[in-house]
Amino acid sequence: MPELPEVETVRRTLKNLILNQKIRDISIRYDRIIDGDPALFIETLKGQTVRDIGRRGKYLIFFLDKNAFISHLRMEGKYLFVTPGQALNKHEHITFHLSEGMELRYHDTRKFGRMKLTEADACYLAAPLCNLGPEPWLAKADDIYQRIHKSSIPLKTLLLDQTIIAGIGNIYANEICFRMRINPETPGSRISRKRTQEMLEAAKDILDAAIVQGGTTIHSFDANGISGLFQSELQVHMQKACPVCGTEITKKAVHGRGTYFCPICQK
DNA sequence: ACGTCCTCCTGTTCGC
DNA sequence: TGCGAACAGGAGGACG
Repeated sequence: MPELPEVETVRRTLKNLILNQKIRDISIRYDRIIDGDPALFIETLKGQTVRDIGRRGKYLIFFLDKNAFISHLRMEGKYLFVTPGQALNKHEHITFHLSEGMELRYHDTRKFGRMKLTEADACYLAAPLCNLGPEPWLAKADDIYQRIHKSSIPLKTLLLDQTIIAGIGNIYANEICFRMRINPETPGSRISRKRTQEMLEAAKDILDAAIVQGGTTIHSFDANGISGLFQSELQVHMQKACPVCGTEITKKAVHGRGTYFCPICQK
């Protein structure tokens, strides 16, 4: 499930592959991926050239001449860069036919991903991007503290709230809580200003390290899509034993999300 | 305005 | 063994 580091890795890889290529045409085989009118999506983007690829939180932003489209991979979305001869997989819902003969295909097993057309120069002003909190590296501890210190919601759930900080998903929320040695169910109201600062530092550290891992392992796009090495760095998420004290990791649902923590180290 | 619950999907895992 | 049910999960919408 792509979170900020995976999306950043996809952004960098895709930029190397399709920058300055023109979209000759688009084929859409599953309409619901498109937020809005699929025919308008095709008509508007056809003939425009990819000028940049950006990222905001977990969203990719494809900047074209006049328009942009915002892409969220949700759980399983992947972009594949393939030759037209490559047999079409049943999960490849959208094909961008590019000027240099290659195809960019959007693959999404669960069909949860979404793409939305916008104006290039106003893409940040409308939903969904306008609702996002700051990137972790730009977040100010005081602002975050103001958002969480009166809340009864568990810290781990607050970390998943994209309007507070953008880009953190379930895996990294678990890892951040472990780094802080804090119980993920601790309500926001019990987080001090100092702890908020520590939380931000932990988030930036962990995300930075994950981006480095993703970047070193991605050499190409293939049927397996993007996968990084960050799995080997995980301390609690999907782990059996605590790497610090060896205690069995507790797994339980917090606000409906799979949550992993060490019952001894995380108080 | 805020918190909570439901929905969207399909591959995988689990239980009978 | 086989098959159906439960489960996973990010974001947005409905609802109270």
